Amino acid sequence: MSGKTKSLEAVRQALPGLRITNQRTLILEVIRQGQGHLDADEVYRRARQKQPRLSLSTVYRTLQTLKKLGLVDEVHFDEDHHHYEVKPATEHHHLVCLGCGRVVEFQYPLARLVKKNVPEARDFEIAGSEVRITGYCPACRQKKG
Amino acid sequence: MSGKTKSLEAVRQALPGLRITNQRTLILEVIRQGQGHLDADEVYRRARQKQPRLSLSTVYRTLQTLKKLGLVDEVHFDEDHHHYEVKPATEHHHLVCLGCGRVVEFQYPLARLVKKNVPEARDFEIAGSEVRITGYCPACRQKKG
DNA sequence: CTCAGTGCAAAAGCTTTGCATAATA
DNA sequence: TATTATGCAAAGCTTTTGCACTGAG
Repeated sequence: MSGKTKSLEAVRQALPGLRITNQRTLILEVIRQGQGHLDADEVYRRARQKQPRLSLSTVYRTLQTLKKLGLVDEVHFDEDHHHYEVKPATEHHHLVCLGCGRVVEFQYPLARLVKKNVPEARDFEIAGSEVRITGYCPACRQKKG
Repeated sequence: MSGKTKSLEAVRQALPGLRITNQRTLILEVIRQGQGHLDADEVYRRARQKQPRLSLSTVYRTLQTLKKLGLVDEVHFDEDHHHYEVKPATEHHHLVCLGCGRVVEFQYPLARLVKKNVPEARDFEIAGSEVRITGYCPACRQKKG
């Protein structure tokens, strides 16, 4: 076995009624390979190379399903698009340059810190976290003068 | 003078060419009163009560302008809508419950910490930051069992 | 007087939905 | 076989754009 459907199978055991289809398996696979920087349309395009009859609606519906299941995270790099990534084991966040749009990833154990230092979060069961810091990268700072 | 256009005026001094119009003043005012939880359409509806001829395009264009100027922040509570708030003096972030949707604000000096501890961010000029932590609040943890 | 900003209407995304068909369990 | 999931096409939103007009500087 390939292991690529492992997560889906695990989920199916917990949620009877959910079916493992070729489309779902493929979409999850594509997102995984996409390293977390694909939007819905990009997922669609890549997946269609393997399953030309796949429809965009299925991509959207699957994305919602996977989100609800907690298998996939939705991240916001820019203001207008959603991007998807398989839920990563280590927290990683994003630094977005307002000048050139470049996105730099960085790691930071935010959840732990917040849990420890923020009273409001103490009794929360943290499932995921996303940090988006905007600003100007060194190159764009120069251009701005 | 009312002070409500103070920020815009300050900006105009720095950026010749930018004009202070009634629409911009009003929109900024509405966002300020909205406490940071208004989406574009809501801004439009409220602003129109004072300026019925205001158009939605102007709201969108102004939102973009204000964002670029750094006067307004865009936040993402849920997956599908943008919300706007006047850039707060103190950083505040959001804890979102996946069970009931409740949003709790909390403060945390993230920018400073990241700047200090994350190499990738050292040479970035940080303009804004947003943290969205998802999980389950105490009440919903119980329901989940 | 000039040029940035506006309103209107139309276009362009992106995402969701209804319904008949196909496929999983 | 009983549902769940899919494909297709159409509808629904949100956001952007072109153009002639208005208004701030």
